[in-house]
Amino acid sequence: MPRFITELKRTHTCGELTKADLDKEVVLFGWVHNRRDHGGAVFIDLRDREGLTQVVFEKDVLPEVHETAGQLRLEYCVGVRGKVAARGANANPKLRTGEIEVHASDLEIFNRSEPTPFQIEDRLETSEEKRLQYRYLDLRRAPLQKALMTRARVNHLTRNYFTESRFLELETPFMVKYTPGGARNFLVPSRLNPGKFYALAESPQLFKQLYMIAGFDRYFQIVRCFRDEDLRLDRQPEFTQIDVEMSFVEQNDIFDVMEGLVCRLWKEVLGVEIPRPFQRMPFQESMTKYGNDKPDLRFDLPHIDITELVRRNGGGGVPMLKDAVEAGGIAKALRVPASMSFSRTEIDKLEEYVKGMGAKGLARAKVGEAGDWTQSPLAKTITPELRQSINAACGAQAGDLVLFQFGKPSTVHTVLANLRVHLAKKHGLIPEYGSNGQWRFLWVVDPPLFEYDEEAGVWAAAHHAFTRPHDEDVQYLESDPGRVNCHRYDLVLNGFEIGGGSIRLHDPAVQARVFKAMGISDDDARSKFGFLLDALKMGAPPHGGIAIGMDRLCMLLTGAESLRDVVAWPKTQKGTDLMTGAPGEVETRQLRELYVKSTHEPR
RNA sequence: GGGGUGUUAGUUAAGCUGGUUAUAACGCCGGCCUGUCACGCCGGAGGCCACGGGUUCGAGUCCCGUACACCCCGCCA
Repeated sequence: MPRFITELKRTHTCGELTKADLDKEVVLFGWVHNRRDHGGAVFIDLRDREGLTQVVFEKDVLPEVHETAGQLRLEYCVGVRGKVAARGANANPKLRTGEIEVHASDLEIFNRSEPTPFQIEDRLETSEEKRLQYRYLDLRRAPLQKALMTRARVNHLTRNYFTESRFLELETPFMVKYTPGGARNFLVPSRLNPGKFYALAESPQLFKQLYMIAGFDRYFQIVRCFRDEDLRLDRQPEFTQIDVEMSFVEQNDIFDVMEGLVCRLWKEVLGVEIPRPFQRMPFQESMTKYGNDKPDLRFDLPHIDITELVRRNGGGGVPMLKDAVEAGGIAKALRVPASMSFSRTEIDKLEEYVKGMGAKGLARAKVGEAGDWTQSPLAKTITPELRQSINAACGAQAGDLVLFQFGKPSTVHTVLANLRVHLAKKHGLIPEYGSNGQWRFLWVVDPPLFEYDEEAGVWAAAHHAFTRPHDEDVQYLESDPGRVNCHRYDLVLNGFEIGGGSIRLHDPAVQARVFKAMGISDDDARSKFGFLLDALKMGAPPHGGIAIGMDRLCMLLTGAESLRDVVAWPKTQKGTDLMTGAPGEVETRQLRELYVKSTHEPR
C-alpha cells in the first residue's frame, strides 16, 4: 500500500466532490465525523473544514481495508484513497457532496482519538465552560470554522480595499507609555527600568495621528488592542480594530471611505447591497429618543421626554414626578402598544429587571377608552391635564400600556434604553440574536465635547482630548463647556457600536483652551501628551480617523451570539483562559527580577 | 462593587410540596447487521448530585456561605 502524505497527496477537500468527479481516484484527509457500521459495509462521514464526504468500506470488495475501517471511531484522524461513485437513489440532499461517495481502496489511521469530552456537532449542546476548556475541539465545529473563515475573509477584503485606495498598512507599538484617561491599561513592568511600567496600547490613537503628522497621509491597520475593563457579551480584554486615519479630510470623507468598506464586506460576504449613504442622527436626538448613543433602529418604540410637561403642570399632582423633576432629574415615558399586551406578572418581572439596573421601580399606566389610567400608582393623584398631555405626547390609545422612569438622567436613560430592547426581543420585533436580515446602519454624530464628571466635579473629554470642536461652538469653551459639540461620530449597527472616530484637533491654540476647560494645566498636559503637543506645532495636517471593532463586525456579520464565537481563543467573563489557566501565578524570583512585589496572597 | 440565571454519569438534560436502589438521550465497551446518513437491534460499564456549613429521624431537593460559568448595571475617553 502506498504511504499517505509522502506518496499519496491530498487531491480534494471534503466539501467539493460532485457528480462531475465520478470515477476519479481521489485522496482525502480528515476526521471521522460519524460512522455507521452495518457489519458488511461501513459508512464514514469524513470531515475537514470544507465539509463532509461519505466514504464506504465494503467487506466483499477489500476485506483488509474493511477490517481497519471497523476500528474507526469518532474523531479519528485518517487518510482515505478511493474512487468517486454516484449514490443514485441513496443521495443525501443535506450534504453538498451528497450526490457522491468515495469507495475506499486504502485507509490509514494517522491518529486515534480518545472519546472527546463532548461530541463535535454543528448543534450547540455543550456548556460554554466545557467548550472553552477544550477550545481546539470546539473550533472543530462547523459554525466556528465558518465564523473564523469569515473573519479571515474580512481581513483579506479589508486589506485589499484600503490598499487599492492608497492606504498604507503601518504598524504601531503595543508596549507604550501609560496615558491617563479612558480605559484601564494592562501594565508591563520594565526589567531594564526598575519601578517603571509600559502600558499595553488600548488603541493606536496617538501613533496614528503622528503618522499623519509624519506625512503618511492614509493609514490603516488591523490591530490588536488591550483594555483592562470588565467583559461583556460584546467585549473582550484583547480585541481587534480596523484602525484608519486620513489627512486633509472632513467628516464626510471618512464616512465615504468607511461606508465603502462596509458595503463591500456585506456584498462579498453576504451578497447583500447596503444602501448609501447611511442614515445620520445627532447624538442628542439619539439620547432623547432611545436613551443611548447606539440605538437599534430595526424597531421603533421611542422614549417620550415628559420632563417639560411635568414641570409645566407643577408636578401634576404626583409627588414622585414633581420631586424628581425639581431635583434636576428627567421624566420619560415609553408607550407599549396594546398589541404587545403584558400580564400583571410579566410587568412585575419587568420591574425586577429594571431594578437590577438601578431603577427605583417601574411606574405604569393602562390607558382606558376615555384616556383614563388604571392599574397605576399615578392614576389616583395625577391631574387630568397632565394625564391628557402625556397621553397626547405618547400617542397613547386605549389598551396601551405606558411605562415611566424619572430621576437621575443617566439612570433613566440606561433603564429605558435597555427596557426598549428587552421589550422588542420579548415580542419578536427583533430576534434574541442575529440580524433577521435587517441591517440598520447609522452614524451618530455631533455629540458634546465634554461630559460633566460628577464625582470629580470637572468637565472631562467625552471622547478624547484631541477631538475638534465645532467651529461655531469654540466661543463657549470657557463660558459654557457643556454646549460645545464636536466632530465625533459613531457607526452603529442594530444596536451595537461597531466603530467610532473623530476629526482631530490640529490647532494648538484651541487645543490649549480645551485642556484649560478640562482643568488640565500646561504642565500636566506637557507631561502627559508633550510629544503630541510638540508634533501638533510642527505643521500638523488637518486629519481625522476612525476605528472599527472588527470582532463585533464579524459577530454581526455571522449572526454569532457573542464575541466569543468569532474570537478563536477568547477569555471568560472574569478574563481567564479556561484552556491554559491564564492568568497564572509566577515565581517570586520572576517578580523580584522585575522589581515587583504582589500585595495579594493567591489562594 | 451590585442585580439575575445556572452547576446532577464523559456530554446534555429530568428528578414535584424532603422519603427507600438518582432517571433518560447521546457518547463509551462487547455482540449482531451490506445502503446507512440522528442507521438499527441485544447486552454492559459509568455518579463525592460543584464545594463547605446548617436545618431535619432523613437533603440532589430547604437555608446560609464559597467557587466557577453566563447575562446585565457600574466600568468601557
